[in-house]
Amino acid sequence: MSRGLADLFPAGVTADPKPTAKVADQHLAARLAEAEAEGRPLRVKLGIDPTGSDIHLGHAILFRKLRAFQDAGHTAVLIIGDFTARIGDPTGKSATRVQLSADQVEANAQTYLAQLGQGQDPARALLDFDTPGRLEVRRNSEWLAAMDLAAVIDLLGTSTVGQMLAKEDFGNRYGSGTPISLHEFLYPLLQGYDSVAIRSDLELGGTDQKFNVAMGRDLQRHHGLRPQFGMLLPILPGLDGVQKMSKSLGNTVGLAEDPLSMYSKLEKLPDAVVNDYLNLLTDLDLAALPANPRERQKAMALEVTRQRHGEDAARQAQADAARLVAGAAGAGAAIAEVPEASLAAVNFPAKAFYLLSAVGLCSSSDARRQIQGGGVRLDGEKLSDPNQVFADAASLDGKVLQLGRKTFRRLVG
RNA sequence: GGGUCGGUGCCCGAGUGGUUAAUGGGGGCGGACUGUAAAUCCGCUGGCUCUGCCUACGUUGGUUCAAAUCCAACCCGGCCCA
Repeated sequence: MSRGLADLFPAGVTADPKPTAKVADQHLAARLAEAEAEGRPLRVKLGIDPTGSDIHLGHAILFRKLRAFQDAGHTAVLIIGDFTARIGDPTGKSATRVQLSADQVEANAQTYLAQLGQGQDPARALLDFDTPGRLEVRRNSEWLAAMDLAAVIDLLGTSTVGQMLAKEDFGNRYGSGTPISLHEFLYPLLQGYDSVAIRSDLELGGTDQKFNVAMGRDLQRHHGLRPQFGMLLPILPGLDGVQKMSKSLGNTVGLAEDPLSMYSKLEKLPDAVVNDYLNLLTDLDLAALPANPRERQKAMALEVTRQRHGEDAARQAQADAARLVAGAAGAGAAIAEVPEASLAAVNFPAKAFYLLSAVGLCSSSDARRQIQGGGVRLDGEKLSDPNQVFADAASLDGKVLQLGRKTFRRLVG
């Protein structure tokens, strides 16, 4: 056992997006009151590793909470883990993380900021980028890159192997004989050191961040600082309804996705987790929603899409989604929002299976199989022969090519 | 450093010289059904404008008419010993 971790954290932490509402923990309440009395905002830390280029709804839970703190007058300290990204938060799944170049990391960071709403309509932005004093964006290479060996050794000296193995992931992997690299032990320490560097009062994270957040407390104490609070938020289940939403599992809805694909994905979310989405991602009153699961699902999909894209686009997406399904049944697909695919790169005459691959829907081999399996339609009509020949682009211009039930491309000549 | 076991397709895991693009399970995709879901049933699941060709069983080289399967070196990992 590490050090009574349970009591380090506010017991009453919930998914409630309003920080003042459910923060039952007296200590945190006290800290909030104290900050209020001193007229000093709390420094609320949230770290992200710029390893990919998409922020998804799973992250949105944390950002919504962070935004709530901003709106309450506190300072959000967003840490871009450009240095820690090179180690990778040990998850047991990813063996060795690819080393990212400085350029890649910076490009990813910029994409993240854009997806969080930097320079965009403040009404739809996830974070408040505009109000002075509400947001600090920091890169942890600022303090980690220059750390010398003596400092690293000091850092390592604050923990024991036993403490590290107390972390569930490390423990499991050690127990099952899965390799653990020594440098992986450094990750929690570095993340924790971020809290020292920015003097955070509070760190937000998913429940899977408990160990790392606790490490921040230990290190702050070690450096004579007042330890931060940890606010651990629930993990959003992915589109499969079982595993957590994660890019590597391919069960995500990205914040940058267009309204139609966002709505379509959400609309067919497994019933079992619809309420989780409503709770964690919206402010809707569950009791006021229709009991019918199908209706709740639609309401959820509409609301989440609305948050990102606005009322009109969300309604349009809902209508289009309905029409697309109808289209699949046979009526011609007459939807404007279908992504377009240029026929410019296609060499005619083109066989059907080649067309699918040339347009980027799937590999040519897969296309052949899909057609044989009855999964490909052109303007609602099922294609049956992979070798069917299309003479020229003009004969396809404007038609909608459909793979399965949810993938559409409007061909443009 | 020594000993030993092991590295197979998205994942797990069979296969120890020849109908092997490689059994099986998971996952994924497609079809039927349905609520656009779940459950169930069926099909598919390396690439290529494909009646054929190419690339695949840690890496490199070797033996052989023929290798994921044999040999060698190397790389990487587990366990035990130091």
